This record gives sequence, C-alpha cells and structure tokens, in this order.
Amino acid sequence: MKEYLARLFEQLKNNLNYLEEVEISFNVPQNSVNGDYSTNVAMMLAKKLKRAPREIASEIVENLQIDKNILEKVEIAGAGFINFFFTPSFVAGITKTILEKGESFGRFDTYKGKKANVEFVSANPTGPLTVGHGRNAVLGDTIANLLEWIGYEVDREYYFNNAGRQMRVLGESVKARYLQLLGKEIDFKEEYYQGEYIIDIAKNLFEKHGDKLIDEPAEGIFKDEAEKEIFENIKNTLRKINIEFDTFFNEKSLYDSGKIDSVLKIFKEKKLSYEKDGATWLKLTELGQEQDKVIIKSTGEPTYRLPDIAYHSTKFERGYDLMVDIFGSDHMATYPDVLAGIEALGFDKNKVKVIIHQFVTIMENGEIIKMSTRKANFVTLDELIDEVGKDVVRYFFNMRSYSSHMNFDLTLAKKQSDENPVFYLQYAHARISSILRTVKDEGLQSSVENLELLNSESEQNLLKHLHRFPDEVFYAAVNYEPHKIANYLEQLAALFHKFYTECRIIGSEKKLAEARLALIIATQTVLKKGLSILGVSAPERM
RNA sequence: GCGCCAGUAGCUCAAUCGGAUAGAGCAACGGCCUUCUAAGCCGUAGGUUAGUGGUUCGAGUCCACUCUGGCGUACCA
Repeated sequence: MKEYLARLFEQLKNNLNYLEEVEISFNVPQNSVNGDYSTNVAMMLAKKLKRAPREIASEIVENLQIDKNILEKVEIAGAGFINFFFTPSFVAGITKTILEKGESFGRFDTYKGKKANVEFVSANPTGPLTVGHGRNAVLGDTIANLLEWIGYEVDREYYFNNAGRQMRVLGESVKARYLQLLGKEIDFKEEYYQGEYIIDIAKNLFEKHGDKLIDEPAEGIFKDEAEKEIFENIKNTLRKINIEFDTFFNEKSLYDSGKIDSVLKIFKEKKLSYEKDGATWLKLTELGQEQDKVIIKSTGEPTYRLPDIAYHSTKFERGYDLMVDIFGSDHMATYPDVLAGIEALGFDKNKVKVIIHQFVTIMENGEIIKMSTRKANFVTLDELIDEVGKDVVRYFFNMRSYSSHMNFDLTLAKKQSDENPVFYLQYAHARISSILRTVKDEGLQSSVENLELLNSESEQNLLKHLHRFPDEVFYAAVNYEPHKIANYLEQLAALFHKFYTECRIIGSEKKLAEARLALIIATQTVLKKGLSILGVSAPERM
C-alpha cells in the first residue's frame, strides 16, 4: 500500500514541483476513521509556500492519478491531512502476497553482503549471570536477529577478561573456602565473593584433589577451576534461552598478539599520550572529551580503556560494517572515551552503535533487591528461567523499550505467569494450528481464488495489520528496538482473536471458508516469524 | 555540583523520531461457551502525560527552569 502511494506521489512531482521540497512520508493513523494511510505533506509545505495547508492538500488530491480498483477514496481532513482509504478487494489481495513469500515475508536484503558484530553479555566469569545480565543477553540476541532480517551477516560476540583484580579475588575466595573445608581457621574477608557457588567450586576441588592443593597459589588452580566452572555455568544458562555465541573474545589475546603495544605506540607517535605521576595518560581533551584519563597505571597495569580501544580496533580490522555494543547503564561513562580513542586511531566511530539499556529492578515480597555479584544477594538468571520458563524470560525482556527502567516483581512473576502476554500470542498461534487440524479432517483446503470475500471489518483489520509486518521489522531493526515487534505481535494476536470470535471457518460457505483459511495461514506465518525474532517458541497446542 | 536515562490510568508499560479523540495488559465491576481451544471476546470505570513557562497550524514528544527516582562522574571493569 505504501509503495503504491509512494509511486503515486512520484508521478505527481512532474505536475507539482513543490513536492520536491519536502520528504513525503506516509503514516498509519491511530484512528482508522482517518484512513489506512495518511500524509502531512500539505502542512509541511504550508509554511514554505505561504499558502493554507488545506488549499495545498486539495490541489494535490485533484492532481492524483487514482486507480479506483486500489484506492476507494482520498480525503482531506483536520488541519490538512490527506487520508487514503484502500478498497477491500485490494486489501484482501495481501493474503496472496504473504502466502507466496512465505518464510521470507518481512525479510530484507537491504544490507546484504554487510557484516555486523553484536557484542553483548560480556560478563567476566566471577559468578553466575544475574537477572540484570538477562536483559542484556536477550536484548543483544534479539537485535542480532533483527539485523539478520534486514540482510546483515551477524556475529554474536562475548568479550571477557580472565586476568586482573576481580579474578585474583575470585581465586583467593575459592582458596579460602577450600582451606575452610580442610578445617582451617580462615578470615573470610569482606572483599571476597560471598556466594554459595564459591563453596561448591571449593568442594569439587576437594573431592578431586583432597588436601594436596594446600600450598597451591590462589591464582593457580583455584582461579582456573573457578573460571572454568563458572563459564560452563554461564554458557548453560544462555543455552537455555537459545543464545549461542560465535566468538568468545579473551582480553588476554590483545596482550599476546601485541595489539595493546601497537595501539600504545600509535598514541605515542601521534602525541596523544603523555607521562604524569608515573602513569600514562591519554589526551582525551584533544579528542573532544572533558578530561584526560589514565590508560596505564603507575603500577604498569593498563586500565580498562586501553584494552577496550584495542579490542574495538580489532573489530574494525576484522571487517565489520556495523558494530553494536550492548551495555548496562553502569557503563555509561566508559564508551565516549573508547569511541574517542577509536577515532584517534583513524577508524570511523559512526560504525559503532552503543546501546545503553537501563537496569532491572527486582522486587520480591514488596522489597527491592539490590544486586551485587560480589555480595551474592542477586537473583540468578538460571533460577528465573527455571521458575518461569524460557519463553516468558525472552518475552519479558523484549516487551519493553531498553531505555526505560524495568520493574520485575518476582513474587508476581512466579505466581501469575499465566497472565503474561506471551501466552496471549502463543495462544493465537495454537488456536490456528487447532483449526488447521480440524479442517484437515473435513477435507477443506485454503484457496486464494476468492479473497475478495474477506470484506468484513475484522478480516480487513487483520489483513491491514499483517501487511505492516515488513515495515515493523525494518523499523525495529534500524532503530534497535525489539519491543516494537512485541507490541506489533500483541496487536496482531488481538486482531486474530477478534476475527476468531466473529468469523467462523467450519460451517461457512465453501469459497468463504477457503479464503478465510488462507487468511489464517498467513496470520500464523507472521505470528511464527515474529515470535522467532524474539526467540519465543510458537506452540501447536496449549 | 556535573553528565546520561527516566517520571504517562491503582500497578507494569505503549504511543510509528512534532500529528488528529494518549492506548494495552494486570487489578475492579457487568455480560458471552450444545458450533473451529473461554489462556478468548464484548462492555463499564479509571488521565490536568510530575510541575511552571516557552517554541507553532499542532507538544506526552522539542527548549528553559523546578521537583522526584535510577546510573555514572576512579591510577575498578
């Protein structure tokens, strides 16, 4: 429909030159009395042309070469909107398009041949993933799905650091627990990781090695074993919600490959770094930032900035056209420095898109739980998945805009998981499957021969909404907004349920039944594909 | 103090980058199953979009200030 309108206006530009002046866009009005699509060009032009918007609108409408079989009427309304109403038979024809395109309906090859990298989760292996990581994980994976839908070849990447202070403390924590198991009196310091899982790791070590490890350094087998077990645990958790990474990128490799040194050298050559108080500083003030920052501490250890910059430069060198970083809002302050560093190295920082999502607040029994991995008062993602299931988790994190804070009432989620809107969507899908099963026994088959019979209000509304699916996918993808898909699907399910209540298939006149069957097959296709973008399953029965 | 994100129905959140009468779900109340799945449908009620000004044909959306909450503001990551 939109394409038709766009073509219509393209022709019109020959007659009305002033249309070249503005970008013509078509929107779906909130209220259907204002048409299927609407444009505000007349109002946009009013100021430039110094003419009344309604006058411009009527001039445009008079000059449109309208095909009466496609457009039923064109109206001028309100302050100067031009509203378009399509004919029911044209709308019904959409079914055919969807069935013909099938699985590829809604897919684009706009970015075919382009490579994208989506980096997400990237939690260091110091403990199990929390519910907070869950939002990051689901958001990242779904954005990756969306990018694939518009043609990108996507790599999912997990960046981690298994060196440094955090990991040292982790090793010490495990060793302390191990010594406690051997009956030693140990001061279990406050800075240690307090979680139960540390004890489990220590127990495993004890079972395998007895007391032989008593003189081993904390940074040796204790740290290594902890890292291994925790990483296994993290991967298992992610697998449960269908997330698989293509690459696990170890920060350490940046040192081994000499990447850190070479970046450092470039900064020195470009005179963007200097020594002060025994540390090496990066001249961020020359790169448009507020203040200079330390990249190598006086101890000789780099801060996170240097490896992060080096890491991102490898992404450019690996040939990505688009790099998406998914961070929680606690990383807010880090990325401008990194982007400035990248730019200083001569890379185009516009190819990096940073998505900062807001935090998840967990409520349990009316109380807010403050999360900290070290203090171990977190709720693990694993527990949540076991409690409410994969689909609920994926849907829940996908249904809200990433920029809004999220409240998760655990008590409610556990008790009332039936109320989750995800079931509403899945139910629509299962209902269609059920009809198809029943119809099969009756020997009825779908047909696109008499689609014009789909002219009732609920059929037409369903059809129009189905038609918007590709637009929604594209919009959601280029804006990195998975929640648009969730909203779209909820509306689609609502329109289907309404159709289901008002229009019967079995018992209807044969031609009508056949056309309606085609319609619900198209609906099911879109539901299924939409759910697959979100990573939610589409059950045949419920 | 400064920076970023937010503040919308009792609760959780939408609102197609400034569009028309601000919408869903949950919770509340009232209807609809001898016919394809009632995890559904229909209806009622619920709002000065935190506040005050401004910009214009038009503001929940943009600007300024104020209030409230979250996250930052490291030689932690």
